[in-house]
Amino acid sequence: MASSASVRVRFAPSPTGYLHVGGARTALFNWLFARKTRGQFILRIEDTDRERSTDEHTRVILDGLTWLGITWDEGPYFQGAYADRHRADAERLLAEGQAYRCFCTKEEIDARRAEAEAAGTAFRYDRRCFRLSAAEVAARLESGLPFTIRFLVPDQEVAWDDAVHGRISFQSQDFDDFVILRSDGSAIYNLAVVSDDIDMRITHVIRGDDHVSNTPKQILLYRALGQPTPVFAHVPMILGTDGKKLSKRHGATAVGDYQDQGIFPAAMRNFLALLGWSPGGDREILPEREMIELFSLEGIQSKAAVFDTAKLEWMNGEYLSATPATELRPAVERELGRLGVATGGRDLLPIIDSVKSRARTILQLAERVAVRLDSRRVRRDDKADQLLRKMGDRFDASVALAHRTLEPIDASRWTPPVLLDQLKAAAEAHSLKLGDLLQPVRVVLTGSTVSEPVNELLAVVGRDESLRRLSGWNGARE
RNA sequence: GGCGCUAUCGUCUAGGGGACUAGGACGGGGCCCUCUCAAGGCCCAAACACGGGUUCGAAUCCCGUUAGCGCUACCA
Repeated sequence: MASSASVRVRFAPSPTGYLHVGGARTALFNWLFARKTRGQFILRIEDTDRERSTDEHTRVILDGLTWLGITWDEGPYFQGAYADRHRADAERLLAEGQAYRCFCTKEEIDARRAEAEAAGTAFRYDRRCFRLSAAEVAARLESGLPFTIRFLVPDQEVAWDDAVHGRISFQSQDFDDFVILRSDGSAIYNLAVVSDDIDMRITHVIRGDDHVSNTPKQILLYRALGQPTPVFAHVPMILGTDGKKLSKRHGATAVGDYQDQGIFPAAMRNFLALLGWSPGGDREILPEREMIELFSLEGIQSKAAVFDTAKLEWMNGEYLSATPATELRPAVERELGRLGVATGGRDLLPIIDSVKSRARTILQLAERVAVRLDSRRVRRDDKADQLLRKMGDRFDASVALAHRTLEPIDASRWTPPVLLDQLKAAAEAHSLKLGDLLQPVRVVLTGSTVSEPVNELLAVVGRDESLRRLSGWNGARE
């Protein structure tokens, strides 16, 4: 690929909220495409909506991208810094007769729009200000009337070959002469975007499907400005489980929410990549390198995708299982600190290894480590309560028997094989099924009916603490 | 309302005229292992929206219908 054709893409969020998973995925596709083509990925913050934009939002978005491992080659640029260029472009269009001043006020337009709606017809600006004579315009300017600049939409077909949808075409008469410059001299989105994308020499515009209706307007602006159009790729929306656009009422929609839930950035990235994109085969778990290698705009799905949390969690579990305990330890330590659980100098590695395969998130993992370290974290769940009710006195008898059996085993022999042997012998001697002896031990030690094998669990919790928990069992049934 | 986009298991998807008895993954169900399963192994159910074309042949191409979604601002 010639260097003159070098790919330049951008992610251009407006800092009016947190980093939405849809935005994150758009950013990811841009980033993947840039890496794949050895192009540049540019970050541009579209902060022209002064009312809603905040520095805090900008920071959250940057942090979110960084967390996901999405790095940018240029920027962040702030759109607000280019207001002069935007205005100059609008004025140039005005000077060339490709745009005109409109003295209609917002209120007048709103009223006419409401009227049209009431009549059940489509509202389109009627160009009344375009028909103003030069003298009339001069007179209004003279009297200091505020005005917007409207783009004079030429009557023509506007079509492009979308990289994900194929050919999309519009008739320009279906939309009206849209405003490009507000009466306060600031640019409207469509102009600002085109002006910036031209200035930043963007070659591929990869963005959400909700922008396809903007695209013909922007193409017209490129043409009016005498510039070639970039390649457009419109990626499908992300929906909630009810098929509606994903929003807060669907639960977690911010990247930060998943970070807080203990989801791995790599898992999130993998999951997001596969939401609306497929490498073409049966691959599910894709390391970064392969993801980049396999990525293509053609592989992007043209239909909206439902965000399935269950699959995200499964995928996170896959990443968790594949991560060595040593790498998990810092995060677990951090979480234990947050829970106020002291490690007491214990080596966390064996504990982590022991609970790792059954956990799906770092939070779950840390919680289970905490239970094994600190008896205060033991909380009986519903299934444990059920078992308790079902077994009645036999439960207490088993706990007592387990304690009697284990108590004589000294610390040096407190190992999984020995523990299992002793417990088996005890169960046999009392004609108990092994499970009837072990399940109560599991419940007393963890509060749960699910854990690693009980002999391993005893080893992980340790001799003294295990015996303490067993002897401390008082048969409490709430 | 107008314009646009979209339509394969519940969900994410493979497929791009014959390789389709439509494949994989999540979730669901079952069996095995076993002291437990939210671990592991094996298995099962589950989809081409509908109607017309084109073609020897359509999940795949075309048209229409229906449905869903998006846009329709001096928001981005």
